[in-house]
Amino acid sequence: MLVYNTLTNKKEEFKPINPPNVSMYVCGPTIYDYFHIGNGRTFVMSDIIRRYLIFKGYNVKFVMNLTDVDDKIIRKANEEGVSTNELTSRYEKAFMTDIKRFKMKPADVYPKATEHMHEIEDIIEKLENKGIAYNVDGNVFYDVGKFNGYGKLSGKKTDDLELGARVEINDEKKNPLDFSVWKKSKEGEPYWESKWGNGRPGWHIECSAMSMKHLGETIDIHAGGNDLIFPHHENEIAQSEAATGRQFANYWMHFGFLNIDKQKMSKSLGNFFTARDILDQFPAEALRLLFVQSHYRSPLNFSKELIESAQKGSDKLNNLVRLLLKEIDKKEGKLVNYDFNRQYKLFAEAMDDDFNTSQAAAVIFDFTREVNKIIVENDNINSKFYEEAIKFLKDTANDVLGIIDFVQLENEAPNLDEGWILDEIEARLQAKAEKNWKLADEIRNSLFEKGIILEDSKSGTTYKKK
RNA sequence: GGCGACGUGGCCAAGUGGCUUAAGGCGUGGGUCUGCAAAACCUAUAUUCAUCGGUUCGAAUCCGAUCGUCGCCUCCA
Repeated sequence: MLVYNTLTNKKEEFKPINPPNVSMYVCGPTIYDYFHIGNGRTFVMSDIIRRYLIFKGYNVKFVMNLTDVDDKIIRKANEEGVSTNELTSRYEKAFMTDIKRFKMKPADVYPKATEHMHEIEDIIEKLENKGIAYNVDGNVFYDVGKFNGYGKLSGKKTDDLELGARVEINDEKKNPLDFSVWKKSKEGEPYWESKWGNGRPGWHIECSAMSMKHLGETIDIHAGGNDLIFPHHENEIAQSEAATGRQFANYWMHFGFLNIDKQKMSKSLGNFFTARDILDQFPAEALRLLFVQSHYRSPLNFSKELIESAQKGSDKLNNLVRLLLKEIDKKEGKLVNYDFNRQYKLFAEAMDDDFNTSQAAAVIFDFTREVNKIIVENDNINSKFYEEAIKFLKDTANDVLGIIDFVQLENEAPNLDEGWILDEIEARLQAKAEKNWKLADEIRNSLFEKGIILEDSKSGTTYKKK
């Protein structure tokens, strides 16, 4: 299996430290607002990577942190006149709700910065003892000049960075590139007591601390959005590796942005849709298919039209599953020759190549066409075929990609009295037998208005929810 | 100013030296089935991969130039 590693800018053979275990850390949200659909893409794609590793037989420990101390949180809490705790617990709940709606598998741990103050202090102390961090009147900074590998992830040279006009001016820093690991608290800000005085951790240090605490000093995969490469992940590496003397993460994976009109979707630009807003309008499977159909590292231009087109694709998949579930009870029938193993192989080949989900989706769609064709062309098929087809779709499209939800399809039933619908269908069949097309169409239309779609087929009339 | 990514059909998008004179999804035209529809299937939709040069027996795929788009260098998934 090949994985693209930002550290080397190459696809590399994936070799976990301690197989079959895999440790994976994904930078999660700052819980001060609803997350937007661009964040959603990162979360969903990291979910798919995790699920594929599980599919491959790995035992994955998946950690996603929640940042619950930071300037934005403090600012927003002040604006609303609530405590930071109140604010973060509100958006933590919202986050949990939204990722569940996105059909994400829950992480093994959702660590929070505020719950890891001791671990954070320990790292800062180590850095200070090694002379890499320095304390200026209660503000502790990381001395970038003391770490040789600085810039190895982002490919930036410290000299070039200094030339850039955009580094923060701060007289307390020895070097403008130095960053805070501990911030002294100002009046009215939440604080934690420490040997440097009352303050709070810098942003980057929390991820170092939580990754090490829950997964170890060196982990297999560390992932996040493209914009975290610099400075966030660069700084995490600097802190962690300076503190432990060991490699922090073996594989760094970064997700491409979701764009709006070719521009990065971001809170600061204001060109975003919240995930929950989009999830109110479209099923999670359609959104996941949209993400799956492009590569995780490429930018993806987002528009309603694109989700609608993904939803059509998703409908096609769902139609096949409904058909399979309906037919599966027909035990007798002829055996059909179909090479399911080949499909698994094609699927795995695609995913093994740096999670080529677009190719994997193509495998699923090819499969869908072939199975539909077999069902159309053969009258009486042994249920073994249906079972295997269902198993394949469950293993791949449902369990790995999450673009089909079998549980939902198995349990779906119109929220109406089923017997009544069957009576209507019977009445329509009667009308059809009498060639009373007007009545037959009226019945179909009236059911349609109630959200029931009728479909005639060789084996009779079936219905589904709109 | 420094660094990096990208430009493939009407739209989205995979492919990154010969298997591919380019997957898959959506759309569109034609057809099968049907009373009609829906669903499904069949079929047609790029001699061409931003442009121009070069390397090679062979390039969408490698190299160079040009044009264009975007990102990072500040909080950001």
